Amino acid sequence: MAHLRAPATRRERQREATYDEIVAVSARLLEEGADLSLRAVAARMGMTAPALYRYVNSYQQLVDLVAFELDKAATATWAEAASRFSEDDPAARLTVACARFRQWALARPREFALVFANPIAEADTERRELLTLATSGHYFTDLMWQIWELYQFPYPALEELDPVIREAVLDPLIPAKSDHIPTEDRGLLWIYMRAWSALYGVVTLESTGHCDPRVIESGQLFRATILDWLEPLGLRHERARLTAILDEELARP
Amino acid sequence: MAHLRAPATRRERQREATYDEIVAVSARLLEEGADLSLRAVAARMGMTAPALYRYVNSYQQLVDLVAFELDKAATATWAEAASRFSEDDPAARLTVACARFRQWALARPREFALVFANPIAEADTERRELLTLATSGHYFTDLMWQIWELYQFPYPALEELDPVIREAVLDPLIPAKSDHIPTEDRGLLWIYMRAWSALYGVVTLESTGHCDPRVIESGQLFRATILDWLEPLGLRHERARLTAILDEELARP
DNA sequence: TTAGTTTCGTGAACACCATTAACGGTAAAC
DNA sequence: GTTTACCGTTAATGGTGTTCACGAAACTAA
Repeated sequence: MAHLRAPATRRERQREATYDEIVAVSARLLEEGADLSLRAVAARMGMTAPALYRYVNSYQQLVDLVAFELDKAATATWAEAASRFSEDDPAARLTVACARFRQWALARPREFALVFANPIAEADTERRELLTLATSGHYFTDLMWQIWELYQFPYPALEELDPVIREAVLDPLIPAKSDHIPTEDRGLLWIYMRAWSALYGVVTLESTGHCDPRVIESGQLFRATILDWLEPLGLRHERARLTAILDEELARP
Repeated sequence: MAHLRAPATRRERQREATYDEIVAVSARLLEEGADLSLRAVAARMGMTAPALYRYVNSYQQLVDLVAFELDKAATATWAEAASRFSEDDPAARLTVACARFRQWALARPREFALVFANPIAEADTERRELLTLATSGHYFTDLMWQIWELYQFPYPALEELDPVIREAVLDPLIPAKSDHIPTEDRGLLWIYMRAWSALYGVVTLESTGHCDPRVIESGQLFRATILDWLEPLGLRHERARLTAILDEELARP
C-alpha cells in the first residue's frame, strides 16, 4: 500500500512509514510461526492494540493489507528467479515462476493460505477490489501474454465463449494485466483462467497437506500438471527444454 | 465417530449420544453462520465449556471430529443424488456426484473450508490418519474403480511411475478404497490423484471466491474441467450423454 | 506568537475465546 | 456397601478483537 504517490507533508510521510512497519512486523511474525494478531503487531511496534485502529478498520483489513504485500513480495522473488532467463524467453520464465510459486507455497503454508485461501464473500466488494490488484495475477497474465505473442497458441473466439464468460473476459474482475490485450484477443483470458485454476489446484492441495506427503515431496503431481499445460500454450516444441528447466527447479533444495 | 461397535454398557451408550449431540450442535452452529467454538457448543448443550474436555482433547480435535462427520454427511447426500442413476452406470453417478460436491462447496463455503482446506501439518500423523478415512475420498475412488471396470481406460503401469509414486499407490495414505484393487492395477490411483487434484482445484477456487463471481455463477470453469476429464477416463463415447447430465445438474436452483 | 484543530497515542472496559485446576456428586464395579 | 471412575461444576489464567473517553503532541491559521 506504500508509496502510492510522493509523500507530501511530514505527517503523511510518517503515516506511510507506520503502514510499512505494520506490514513488515506482521510478515516477521508470520515468518516466526507466530499468529498474526493486532496485539502482537502493536506490542512489537511499542504500541497498544487500539492504536492500530488509526491505520486499519478491523483485523480482517490488517490481514488483507498484509496479504497484499506478501503477494507482492513473493511475486518479486519469483520474478527475480525467472529473470535468469532472457525477456524474450517467457516460456522458460513461466516455468521457473510456477515452480517457485509452488516452492513458496510449500515453504510458507500459512502465508499461502493467507493470500490464496482466504475466503472472500461474494458481496464484499472492497476485498474483491484488492484481490483484483494482486501482483501475482498480473505477473502471470503478463507472462502468458508474452508467450502468446511468441507462440500464437489457439484460443477461443469471443463468439465461442459462454455469454457470461465473454462479459468476464471483456471487463475482468480478476487480477489480470489486460488493458493492452486487444478486445478481439480477450479469449486468451479464458485460457488464463483455466490454467490458473489448474495451477492453483495442485499448489493448494499440496500446500494445505490434503495429499500424500510422499507425493508432495516427489513433486510429480505438480510436474504432471504443468506438463499438461505445455500443449495448450503452444509449447509442444519446447517440451524437452522446459521439462529440463522444471526438473532443475524441482531439484532445488 | 459414532457407532463403531454396538454400545455395550449404559454409560457407553450415553457417551456415544453425547458425541453425536456435539457434532449435531456444531453442524447447526455452522449452518447458522455462527463460529464454531467450544463455548458456543457447550452452551447450546446446556453445559459449560470445560465439560467438553471430557470428550475432546482440544479445540482442533473438535474441528477434526466435526469435519469428519460433515464430510460423511455431505457424501451421503451426493451419493443419494447420484443413485438416481443405476449402479451399473458409474459414469453418470460420478458426473452427478462431482456437480453436487461443487454445489455443496458453493452453498457452504465455511464447511467446505473446514473439511477440505484445513491445513494439515506433515508431522501430524493423527490428523493424517483421520484424513485417510475420509468418506468422500472412498466414495470417489470407488466410483472411479467401477468406471474402469466398465470402460477399461488406460492407466500407467507400475514400472512407468516415479518410484515414490509407485510406493504411494501401493500403500496409499490418502482416502482411497483400494484394498480390492489388485496390485498390478494400482496405477489407477495415479489417475485418481490427478483427477482429484483437478476437481479439488476448481472447487476450492470457486468456494473460496478467488475467482470472478460471474465465472462462478456460470459454472463454466467447473464444466470445462469436468469435460476435460472424460477423455482420460475412457468416456469419450459417453460425452454427449454425460454433458447433458452435467448441464442439468448445473442448472439446478 | 497564540489560539484552534486535527492526528495519534493511551488506559480502561467489554465480550468473547481455549485451557487448566480443584472440587463434588452420581453412577457403575467390586 | 465401599470404592472407583466418570462427568459435570466453578474459578481462574491469559489470550483475542473492539469501543470509548481522554490527553498530548503536531500541524494550521490569525
